[in-house]
Amino acid sequence: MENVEIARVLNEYANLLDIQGDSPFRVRAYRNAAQTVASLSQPVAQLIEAGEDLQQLPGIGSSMAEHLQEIVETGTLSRLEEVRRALPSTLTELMQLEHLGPKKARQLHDALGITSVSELAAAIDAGKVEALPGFGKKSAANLRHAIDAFERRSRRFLLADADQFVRPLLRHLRQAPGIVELEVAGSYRRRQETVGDIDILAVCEDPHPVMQHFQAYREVDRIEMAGPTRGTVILRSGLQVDLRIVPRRSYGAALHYFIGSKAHNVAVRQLGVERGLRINEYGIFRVPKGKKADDLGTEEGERIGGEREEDVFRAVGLVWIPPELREDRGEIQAAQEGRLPHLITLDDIRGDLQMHSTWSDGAHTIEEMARACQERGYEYCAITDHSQSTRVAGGLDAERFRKQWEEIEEIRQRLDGIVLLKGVELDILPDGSLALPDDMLEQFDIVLIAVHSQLDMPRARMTRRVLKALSHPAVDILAHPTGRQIRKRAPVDIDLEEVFHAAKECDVALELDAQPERLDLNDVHLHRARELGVKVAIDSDAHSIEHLRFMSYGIDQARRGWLERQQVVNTLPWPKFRRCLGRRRA
DNA sequence: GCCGTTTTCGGCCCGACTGTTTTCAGTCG
Ligand SMILES: Nc1nc2c(ncn2[C@H]2C[C@H](O)[C@@H](COP(=O)(O)OP(=O)(O)OP(=O)(O)O)O2)c(=O)[nH]1
Ligand SMILES: [Mg+2]
Ligand SMILES: [Mg+2]
Ligand SMILES: [Zn+2]
Repeated sequence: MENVEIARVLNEYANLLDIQGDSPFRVRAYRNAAQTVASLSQPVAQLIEAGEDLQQLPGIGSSMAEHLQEIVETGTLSRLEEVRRALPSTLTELMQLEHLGPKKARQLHDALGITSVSELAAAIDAGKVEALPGFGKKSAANLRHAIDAFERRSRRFLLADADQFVRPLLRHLRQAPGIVELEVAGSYRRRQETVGDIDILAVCEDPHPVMQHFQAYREVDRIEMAGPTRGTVILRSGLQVDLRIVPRRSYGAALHYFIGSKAHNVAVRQLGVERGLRINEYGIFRVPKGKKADDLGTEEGERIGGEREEDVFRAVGLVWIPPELREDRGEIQAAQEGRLPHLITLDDIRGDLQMHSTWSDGAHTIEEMARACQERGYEYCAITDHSQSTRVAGGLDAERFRKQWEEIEEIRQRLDGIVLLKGVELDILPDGSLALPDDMLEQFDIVLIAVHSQLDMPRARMTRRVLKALSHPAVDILAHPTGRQIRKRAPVDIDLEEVFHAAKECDVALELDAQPERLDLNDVHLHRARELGVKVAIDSDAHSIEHLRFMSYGIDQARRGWLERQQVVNTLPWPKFRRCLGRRRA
């Protein structure tokens, strides 16, 4: 039972409770638990087996710990099965529609017997929905549109894909009359690997013309919502954009609000409540004595701050927290205790250790790659074309690698100021041996290994396979350790906890492959690697000089994984990195 | 259902927009 599946059970139960009209706090408890499970670096099953106390996890109490145990043992939750007898699980499908939440789902079920999206579509077309109390012609039409949108399935965007649309959008918005500040917020600003929409904050005195200008953007396909301070549009690309407009005095509070995450906001605002403060997107306010927070205006009470983001943190006894950490995964406690990490930056990177050339499936020559790396300010780079048994086109055999070394040595004569390393991305064969003989491996400057075949191997065998490969003394880096490709290929089934320990033992670095659809290891894994003291290499895995910039997407995830410069081997200046490469063969 | 150097009971973040309402519920951020 994978953690994502456990989280799915908990979320489904939360949704059904919600539809039943159960306590919203109980519903939230199940959603929080699902969130916690989903962002664990180890399988819950493994934690239980190891006798770990699940109640130490945030949002997991005694009941939830029992539920987790039950889900792991039986694959489901008896109380979920019970609720399912009254409410079909397909009802939760309805809640995926825009503008349709638990209350309306319940009403549609009770009044019309609707249990699925297709039944809802039929009921709308038959005019039954608009006749229901609380519904009308407009809401029925909106639902009809939501169904179309649902079926067209505009999923989440890769961060790098979203970037393509954000840049021209920002260029347009900066032209808006009276704009003082413009910031991208939300998951994009927190650099999540995928984003559900683009959230943008604007500061100006007169919001009206800015909102108009926003909606007049030539890429806008549809205006979803348009109020005085917030608007939502859908672009032709299918990307949703939310714009929020506030006055200058609220800039910091609004930025904090809009960057999120939701869980982080809730936790920070809760700290405010404990101090008699109300934190919203307009500022931080002292709640007047004898007044209920409910019946206050949005800016009522003594203003403590709000113009700068630091105001929010300072008001609740925290130092400023970098957006990439704002997931309520321990950053608030760390900020309280003054032990936030000093996060790695792109400037810390001194070299790139995985890239491909025209010798295998790359688009540029070795020399072009090396010079492009030099232009990026690197001190070293490694050409790591594929070994032959790789299913990737054009893998090299021993003979070709020897030829390639000759060329590299020749190019070295012409290069000045960058060290060009002879590398390889070497297959880990199904039995855990490596695809080139030892006498050959010794002659590379750097050896990356990776699984490229038999990806569906069962967990125990895959783990043994990789562990055996890690123990080979020529190996420097385990490349893209899980093999996942976002929305394309699931990660291999492997016990990463064992891999981490072995990597540490063997002094092998684990890769963060920075290709936008790989980002492998991911942020959660990187955080665990940091905890265990495992070294990381952040590599672009570039197949052309343009791809060298993928490094920044790797840095994003490294930051989300709390990594500091010291954990990342390719932040070392060349003399130190050279010693590090020599360490195991010496 | 979770949680606690203010609490083991009684809190649980806070606000914008829409559609339908005759004063606000529902949904979403
Ligand atoms: N205080 C508070 N803030 C919220 C809530 N929901 C959303 N926000 C804030 C934090 C979010 O990061 C921000 C943008 O909302 P989104 O729904 O776009 O979420 P986000 O961008 O984090 O993720 P996404 O990739 O869009 O799904 O608004 C909430 O319930 N309470
Ligand atoms: Mg968003
Ligand atoms: Mg949004
Ligand atoms: Zn590979």
